[in-house]
Amino acid sequence: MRQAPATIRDVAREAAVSVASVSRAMNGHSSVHPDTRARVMAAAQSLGYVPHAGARSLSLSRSHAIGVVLPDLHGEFFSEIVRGMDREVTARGYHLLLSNMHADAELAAQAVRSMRGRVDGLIVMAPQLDAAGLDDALPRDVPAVLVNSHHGEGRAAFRIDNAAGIAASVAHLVGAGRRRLVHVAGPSGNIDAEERRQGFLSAMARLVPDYEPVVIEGDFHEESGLAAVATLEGLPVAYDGIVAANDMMALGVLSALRMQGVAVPDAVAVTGFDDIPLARYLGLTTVRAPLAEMGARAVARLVDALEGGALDREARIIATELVIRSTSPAAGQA
Amino acid sequence: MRQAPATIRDVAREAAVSVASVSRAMNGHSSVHPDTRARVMAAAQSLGYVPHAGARSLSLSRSHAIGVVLPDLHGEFFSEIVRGMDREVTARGYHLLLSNMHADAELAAQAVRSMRGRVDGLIVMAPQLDAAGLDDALPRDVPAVLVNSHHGEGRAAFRIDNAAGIAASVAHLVGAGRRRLVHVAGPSGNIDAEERRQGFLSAMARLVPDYEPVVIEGDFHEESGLAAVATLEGLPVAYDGIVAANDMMALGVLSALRMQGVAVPDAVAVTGFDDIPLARYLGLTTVRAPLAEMGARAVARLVDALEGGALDREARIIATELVIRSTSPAAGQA
DNA sequence: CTGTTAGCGCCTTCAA
DNA sequence: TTGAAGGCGCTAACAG
Repeated sequence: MRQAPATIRDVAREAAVSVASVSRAMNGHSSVHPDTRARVMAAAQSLGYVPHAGARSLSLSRSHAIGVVLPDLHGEFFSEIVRGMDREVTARGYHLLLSNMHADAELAAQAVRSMRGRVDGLIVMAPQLDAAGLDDALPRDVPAVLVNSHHGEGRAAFRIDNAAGIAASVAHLVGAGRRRLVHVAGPSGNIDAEERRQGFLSAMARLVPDYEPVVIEGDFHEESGLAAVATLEGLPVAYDGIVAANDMMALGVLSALRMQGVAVPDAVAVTGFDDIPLARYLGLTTVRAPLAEMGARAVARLVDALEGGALDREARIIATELVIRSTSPAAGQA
Repeated sequence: MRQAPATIRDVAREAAVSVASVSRAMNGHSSVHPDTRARVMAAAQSLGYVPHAGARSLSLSRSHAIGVVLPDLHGEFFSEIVRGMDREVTARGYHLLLSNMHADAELAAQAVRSMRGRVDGLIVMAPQLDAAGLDDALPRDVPAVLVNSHHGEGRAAFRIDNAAGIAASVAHLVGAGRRRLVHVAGPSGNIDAEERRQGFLSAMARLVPDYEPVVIEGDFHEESGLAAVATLEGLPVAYDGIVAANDMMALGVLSALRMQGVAVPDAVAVTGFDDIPLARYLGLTTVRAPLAEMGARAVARLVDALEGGALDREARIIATELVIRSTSPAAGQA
């Protein structure tokens, strides 16, 4: 049988003082007589007293926890962001409360609601929810920062500069003489996928205006990279470069190309996005985003707002970096 | 200015009933008149009322949250386990509260304490803490299940069958005619590392009794795999197989071997442990453990105990699977 | 079926 | 400096 944990009252009795004094002593208030404090600490020690965080939050209206809503921990992408958040949150003395949220807007809203009264603030990653759905899923009374999500105006947010990242890839390939580029896109509805697609299209329009670029649909998974190459086979298009919307699909593309005996990068260059660990190993040219840092910054901004004052409602753009490796020509890079 | 969220009292007033009725209605108790329930629901709806989970837990002495204490989200290993936990916890209607814990025993205890009153149970992953330190870091009044940790008797636990996994690797290599095997070990103090080291030693003692196997110290990171090969160069030992304590080090070993022009697996076979995504891509022979499943099972066991009754205090062993790929001879496998 | 009343464990005025 | 008392928001007896 587990014995009931000591409460502040037990400590008060043991130290022969009031609960108020125990509270003050435990929380390091100044107006406590040294002797009293000592007695309290001794009593707490001997009883193995640990303050009840739940009761404390209720009383203070502060939980020192921040909720994280995300689609799925699968893959490097989100776990890397969460890692950064975790680091920062630990440094700040807060906790992270995780909550999965599937694509459905109603389920998302429910996930958010289930956190009311548990957290002081929210970090939401909902790449597949539209701005409207997001907006009425978010509670009005809890500060929230959006990460990699569709967001209307007036919301604190962080986002990767997808367009610039893809544009850098395109510029790199075009600079190396490639012009007939095709894009393997991510799932429609996903904000990153859409920005990357748009980024590709406008970069092409700018850099290779006389060419009509091809876009093949994918879903961010490796198989769709393989499938994309198969699809291309059936099309009457020649191409000398493939810009995939993420690394996993780029890997699929590479496998397919290798199986067909296509030389990379001589015949066809390939680029990805994310710079997952595999990319480095396989020498994939890709776009890197400082994911962990973005997570840390999101937490920092939220906690600052929680402790300081207001949360400025604006979107912060996270710059990316083109990492040129062996799946693209080592030409005179930008 | 954010307006204060509605409380149960606001709903009661709006619906012209008592708070008790609101509580009963919201929680689906049977003894509530349909009309009353309808009025309550309508009022809650119009006020946008969402129950305050914190207050609820205090009153029920149940938070429906489980705390997860782990070293670091870095790498596939833990994030994969957490992914499994997250899946299960969502299905069960619980939440996951994350907490980092560094190697230091005192900090670990502190991390655990900070969760008191926030969670109903604990899942602790502390591969680098010894049984004693672990034992007095864990609170007496909260059920806990240990995952991949040193554990004394009488503790609910899950652990990967490290010894059997390594033994399978050794048997595989020996079966292919390799006898002069060296082990690149993980950091001492780490439970997985130690079990793998011991597993290697005893498998060798059993299968190649007339040979004195070499063990090189490593730290689970890739660089130490590279360093291990360098160390071997300086030693007067011939070897035809390297059994690394994890995949990252095995990758380091592979790089070093490649740089030296050593043929793999013809001259030297290499095996790892964990089966991270990279392993598949690089064709590394390795030992796979169902990490996500282990995480899910840990949650399931804990929640069952929380809802049902007692937590049986015993260690569950998770079986591993040898995955033979191209860094080891495709001999007549076991 | 419904309202009243105590808490859950802690913090914080308000007096002394 | 200290103690008494009220309240954070909700649930669970206990009466009606």
